[in-house]
Parts: sequence; structure tokens; C-alpha cells
Amino acid sequence: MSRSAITIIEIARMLGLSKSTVSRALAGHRDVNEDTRKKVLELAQKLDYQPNVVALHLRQQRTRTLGVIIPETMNRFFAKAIGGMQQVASQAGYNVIICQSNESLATEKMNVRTLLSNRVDGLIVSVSGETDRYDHFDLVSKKNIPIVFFDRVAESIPSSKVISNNYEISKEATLHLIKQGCKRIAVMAGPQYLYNSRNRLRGYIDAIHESGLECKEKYILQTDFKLKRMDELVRYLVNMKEKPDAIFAINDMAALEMIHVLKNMGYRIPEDIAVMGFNNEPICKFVDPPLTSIDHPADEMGRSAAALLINHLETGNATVVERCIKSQLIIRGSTHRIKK
Amino acid sequence: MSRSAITIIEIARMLGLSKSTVSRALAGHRDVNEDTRKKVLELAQKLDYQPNVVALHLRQQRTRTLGVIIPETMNRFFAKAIGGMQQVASQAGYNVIICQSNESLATEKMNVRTLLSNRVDGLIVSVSGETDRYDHFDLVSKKNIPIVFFDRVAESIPSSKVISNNYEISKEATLHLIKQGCKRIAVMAGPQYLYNSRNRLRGYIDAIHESGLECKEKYILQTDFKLKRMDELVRYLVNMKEKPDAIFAINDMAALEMIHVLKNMGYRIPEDIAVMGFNNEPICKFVDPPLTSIDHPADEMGRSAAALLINHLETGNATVVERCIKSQLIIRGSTHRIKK
DNA sequence: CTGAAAGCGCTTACAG
DNA sequence: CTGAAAGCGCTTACAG
Repeated sequence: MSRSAITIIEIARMLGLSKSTVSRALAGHRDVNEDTRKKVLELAQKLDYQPNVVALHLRQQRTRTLGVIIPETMNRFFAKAIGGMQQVASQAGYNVIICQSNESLATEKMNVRTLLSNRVDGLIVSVSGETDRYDHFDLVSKKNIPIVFFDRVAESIPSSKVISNNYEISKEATLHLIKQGCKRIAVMAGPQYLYNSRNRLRGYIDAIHESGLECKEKYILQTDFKLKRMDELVRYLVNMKEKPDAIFAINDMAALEMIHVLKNMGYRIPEDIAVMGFNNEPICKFVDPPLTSIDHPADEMGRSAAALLINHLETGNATVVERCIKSQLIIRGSTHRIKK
Repeated sequence: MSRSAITIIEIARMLGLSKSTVSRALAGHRDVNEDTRKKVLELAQKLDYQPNVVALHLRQQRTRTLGVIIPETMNRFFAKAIGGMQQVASQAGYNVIICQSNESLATEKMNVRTLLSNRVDGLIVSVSGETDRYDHFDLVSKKNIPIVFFDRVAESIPSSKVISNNYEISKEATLHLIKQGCKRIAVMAGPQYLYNSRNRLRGYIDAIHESGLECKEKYILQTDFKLKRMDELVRYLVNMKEKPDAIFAINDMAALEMIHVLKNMGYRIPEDIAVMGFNNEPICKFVDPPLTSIDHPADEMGRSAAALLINHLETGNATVVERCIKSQLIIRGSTHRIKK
């Protein structure tokens, strides 16, 4: 904040008015003399007056700022969601502060503190891969600051949520693999305290059962979102006695890395092993074979979350809403085993 | 900002002290009685007092907030750079507000206004793909708000910059292609009013000339960062009378899409056409053939930009610094034509 | 239609 | 060691 910034007081002084009048003229109140208004607006324009919103925020007890906590901006899903949020927010005259938890619970806790200290009007949150309890959000609710969770939601907290149909889509994807003749489907399952990891796994299991196949523990791989040593994982899989004939990966990058490793080992995709991705990143179309994946309307989830939060803020209506945005299975060569 | 938030005044009232004393105790001034200090800190802890930083900012005439303007968070380079900035900023006790220009000059101008209105202490900027003049930054300099440009810098503005060695690395990459026996190298050149596009093209041209090859206009493709219709571009290239034997793409996604289209047309990579990417995204390693690319330490550039800006803010030293962070050519199969 | 005053939550010279 | 007062820049009841 530079000393030299023009304030309402200077404009008042230069025009021989009170700051009240200047304030009113600038705010477009109608009970201001037409001439005075014009003079004020002209001078403000000429001096390139920009209101000090910090003062405004203190005065109004609100900051028109949304605090966002996500695991990582490097993750395309979240990057896209942020885009959607910012679009809705800026249209409604809100700012957005983004914090990254880097998949760490400790950092997420700090983020909450930082954002509260900055007096954001509300919070949009997708929890970290480590977050297995939610007491750090109690504080927020206690202060009557609305939260909207999206994607990785905190089920037990009574606040609005934007989710995708993880269970259904995961089931659909698994059924698709089964229909392609796969019988031994390995799945990379995320941390089971995470709402969507849990639902994804449920969808997988139900699909297996409904198809009369046997669900085997050994095909369920406990993983998280920070993957390394993918080659070891692949080696573990192909060294099994009953080697999988399909892999449902946790995300596209994992899928592509697996394909790479498998190809180098001499396996054919999808003939020997079919591979399913998750997130439908643009690259899926351009690899060989093209990667079957699941498309999420991340931007729409972001827009939806922001719109919900802003609605809570503007109307004061605290009714909890749960909105589900449908994902879509995009079938490509990496799982296409039956030629018609 | 909720009404119910605890203030310094309430603590003072509950303890029978003045708010001045509470403020001093909280701030850790030494001229406060040990007992009073303890009582204050304990109560603050118990009530979960969080200072209202909005008030603080107004009082201190600074917000400890850095404003960042980048083209897109969806772009991995910028996503990574942001990560670096936030890391340095939060360590130094600064917040970060991120705005996206979406490669639009008009939006970039709006971003500047928004951030100034929010009274950020300084700005970190990478200009949009449309930005061919810089008068919207004059205002900022006039208000004595420091700017640090990074990657896509505004050359004519006398402020600190963090750049990478675009010229050298682009020359090195082109020479590498020539050493592989390529003689007709097409290059996707970004908008020439952009500092780094210009330097990349210069590097390409100088490499061609120094190798005694002829630099032909038709191999220089005017493109921007928002590519579509890649298939048309490829068709244009392969229909040339003197068909290129190498393509230096504007980024990795463009390179991978080209490879995909070329393969479908029956061309072999790199034997018929070598392809060079730019940015070295993780996917480069996992595609077939693995993509040669250029690695930028985006996170280091982000860290460096934030550190420079914070240094300007804390020391008041306005000396302009230009820091160059070296990129690296990563050679992989997509350009490897000479087997040793 | 306009102005003086109060107040948002904080810090910091100035007294004592 | 502690408190009363002023002030950061703004808005808005309250008078006139």
C-alpha cells in the first residue's frame, strides 16, 4: 500500500466537499447533486482513484473473498476446478485466495488458520490425501463461516458438497472391463478414509460381484496420490500367479507410466493387459494405444462450488445442498479387446 | 468476517486491561509485565483468538500480499511456478493472490486493477500471449509498487526480471536436430512481440545459419499458445514440396498431438520426421517414442521471482535485477536418429 | 442535498 | 509497566 495512493479525503479537499459526499457520489447514491456527482467522478477518473478495499472490508465486516484449499494446483483436475471458481467468483465481484495443502494434513490445518485470519467470507475445500479427521473445520463452522466441500468431501460435516458420481462411474468402468472379457482386474485404490476413494472402490467391488466374479484382496492395491516406484508396482502385478488381465489405475499418469513399463516388458495393451485411466487428460487421445479414461467436468464442479458458496453468503441461507455432477466413461483403445 | 470473532477489546475487557496492553502482550513486546503477558496469551489461546489481519493491513499500510498475474494455471509451467512462489512467500509471511489473464490483454488489464485495489504490496507478472504493449503497468510503477516479471517479461519496463536462457537453449536444441542429420527443420514460433518467443526464434535462426543451412520462411510457423486444428497444421507441413524432416514444437502437448497425427499418416518418428517438444512434462518419458524436450526449472523461477520481490519490499531497495535460470535439453527417442 | 461523527480492529507514539 | 488517544480509509445513520 503506497503512501501516495489517492484517498477520498484528498478528492474531498480538492473539491471543497466533505468525504461523506464524495463517498456517496462515488457509490452512486441518488441523493447527490448532479453537478457535485459529476465533478467528483471526473476528478476521481483523472486522478485514477481506486478505493482502498482494505478499509472497505474492515468497515463492512466482510472481504468478498473466498478461501480455497486444494491438494495441489499441479493436479490438472484442481487447476481446472480453480478456473471455474474464479470465473464465477469474479463475475459476482468476489476474490479468491488459493492455498495448497500439498496432500498434507498439517499444511491443510495451517491453510485454514491463514484463511480465517485473512477473514475470508467462506471456504471451498477439497481435503488432502492424508486427511482422516475433520476437527480443524469445526472452528470454521463455529465462526459461522460457510464451507462448501468439493470432490474430496468431508462426509461427516453438515455443509454443502459438490461431488461426482464416483460409485456409479467406477462401477460402469469395471463392468466395461468385464464385458471386454477381463476376469482378473487389479485396481489402484486411494486412501479409504477419503470419500471418493471409498466410493470408487465400492463401485469396483459391486461390479465384480454382480458379474459373478470373485473379488480378491490381492487385486486391490493400497496406493495414494503421490506415486513413485511404479515399476515395482508393475513387477508385483506381473509376478502374481494369477496375473491380472486389466488394471484400473488411480489416474491417467499412473496408467500411462504402467503402460510404458508393461510395453517394455513385452506385454501388449490391451490384448495381454487392459489399462483404464482416470481424469481423461488431453494426452489420453494422443498416446498409443489411446487411453480409456473417465472424464470429470472439473470446471463445472468448480463453478458449482463457487456458486453454492456465494449463494450461501448472499442469501444467508445455510441450507445444506449436495450437488452431484456426472462423470463420463470415455472408451478408447487401451481397453478395447473385442473387435466387432 | 463473522460478528462473533473475538477481538483484542474483548480480551482486554475480560482481563480488566486496556487494549493497548493486550496488543503489546500479543505482539511479544518486552515492556509488558510477565504475569499480564501470560494471562493474555492464555486467554487468547483459550478463545482461539485470531487477529483480524484486515485491520492490521489498514493500520500498517501494507497487506503482506503478493499479486500474481499469469496466463493460465492449467499450464503446468505456471502451476509449478506458482508452487515455488507460494513456498517462498509463506515462509516469509506473505500471502499470494493469483489472477489468470487467460492469455487475454483485456483481462490482464483488469487483473492489474483488481490487485491494485486489493492493495497488494507488489506484483509478479508473466504477460499474456496477446500483450503487445505495457502501458497498463505504468500505473503500477507510478504508485511505487514493485513488479517482478518472469518468463514472459516486459523488456521495456525497468523492473526486475527472472528469465530462462531461451535463446541459448533453443539454439542448442536446433543444433542437436541438425547434428542428427535434419536439414529442413520447421519451428512453431509464438507471437513475436513476446520476449521469449522472439528469443527462441533467434536461437533457431542462428543455429540454422551457423550450420551453413538456409533459413526458409516457410518453415517458420506463426502460432500462439492456444492451439487447435493441429491436424491442419500437420497436413500443411507434409504437403510441402520440401517436406520438413524435423519439427520444433511450441510445447509438449503440441508435439505429442503432432506425433499422433503423423503416425496415423504412416510417418515414422524420428526416422521420417524428428519431433522436439518444449517444457519436459512428465509424460514425455512415457510416450512412444519418448519425447525430446526442454526442461525449465519452473519452480525455481517462481521461488526466485518471489524472493526478488520480497527482497525489494523488505529492503526498500529498488535496484533492478535480472536473473537467468538455465533450462536443459533432455534428449530422448523422438529426435534420436543416429545410432551409435 | 450535505456535513460531522462514530466506528470497523488494530498499533504506536505520548504521557504518566 | 500501563492507558488514553489518534489514525489507517472507508460508509452510514443522524442532523440540518
